[in-house]
Amino acid sequence: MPYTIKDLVIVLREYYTRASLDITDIHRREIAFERWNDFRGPSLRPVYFQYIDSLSKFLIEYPYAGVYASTGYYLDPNEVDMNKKTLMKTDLVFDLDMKIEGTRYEFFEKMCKHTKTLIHDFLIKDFGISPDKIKVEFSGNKGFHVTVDDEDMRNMDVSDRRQMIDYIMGLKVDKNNLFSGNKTSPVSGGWRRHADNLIREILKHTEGSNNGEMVDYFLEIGIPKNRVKKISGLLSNARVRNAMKAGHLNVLYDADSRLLGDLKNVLLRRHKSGLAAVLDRAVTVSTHRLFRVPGSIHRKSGLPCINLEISDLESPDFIFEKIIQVVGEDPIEIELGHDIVLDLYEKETLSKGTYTMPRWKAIPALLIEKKNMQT
DNA sequence: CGCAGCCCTCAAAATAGTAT
DNA sequence: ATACTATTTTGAGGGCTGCG
Repeated sequence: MPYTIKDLVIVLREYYTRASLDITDIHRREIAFERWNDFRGPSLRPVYFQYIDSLSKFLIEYPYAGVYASTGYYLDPNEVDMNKKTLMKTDLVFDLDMKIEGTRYEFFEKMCKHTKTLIHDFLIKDFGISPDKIKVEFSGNKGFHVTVDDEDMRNMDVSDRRQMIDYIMGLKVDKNNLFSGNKTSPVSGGWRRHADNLIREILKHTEGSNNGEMVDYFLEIGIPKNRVKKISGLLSNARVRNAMKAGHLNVLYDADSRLLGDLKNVLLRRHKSGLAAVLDRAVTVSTHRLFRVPGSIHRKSGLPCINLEISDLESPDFIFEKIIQVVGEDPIEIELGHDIVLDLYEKETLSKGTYTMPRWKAIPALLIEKKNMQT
């Protein structure tokens, strides 16, 4: 007998029987469940589990639509009254989210890029966080989560967290202090380093360009129209280029004091449509968020929320491998009552009918059919 | 030269949006 | 409803250019 959407409970029970859920210090966390008729987040909360095994058993018995754990640690995680609940500390977390356009594979490529930027360019280089303290998760659908596993960071207060995420998102960056060379400040870390990278990129990109090509290039990256001629002229001058290579930007500043401001805007505009566009600021700032539990299934995609290694971000293939490893590829038979589009490596239309497919595809297929029927 | 128009910047204020 | 943010609007101000 093939499984249909009516058998999802059975399929999920099978899944959770084998799954291993991952929550550190579960006895300090608030656990929350999303019911199948919930549409605005989990409604069954707060729930307390002393051990991860008790949560697994509970899920096998009641395979809810979603399972979440608080990023905060509480003295009494199951206390309803927030005053008595007593927040002890909160994981420092980052939530990257983005609408899926194109295939899931392409989505993974983009999100991997952004997550790597966050980890390598900001957490490691700017904040000196050790890579082995950085935990990465794929949330199961649109999001990637990054958690810093460091006790000092867990004790950061809300305003510390705000400062940190604002820094990463490039808010309130002071343009007068961004570029080295216009004053006496040496190149150092932080946004100066990001700014310096832009200078080097521009030099590389305009190497050997004629004036017309430079004008086009500077227009494209967003230098104001009435100054592209000026900066193109400057960059055509070998002496200027050499000075810039050596880190002396006075040559630009002296020619027009606004040029460095223009470059700052280029840098920040680009960042805002890149990493900053996918970072959810509020999640990092808040000390009481819920994160989907790694090992649990996301109801919308049918994919599991999974732990990743930083190196898994090098290719979507690694993420798919992990998904397959977690869910399993033993064949199961399903019967679809409606046509669906399965978007895994690529979009694939399945018309209604019976299929035998690996478990890691079968679960998404059933959940997508269920989702389609609800909308 | 003086003047108008254009393009841009900056900051303040108004408005819109979002999460408890 | 409230607190907090983000976005949009507005207006002052300054440099540049073209024109009479």
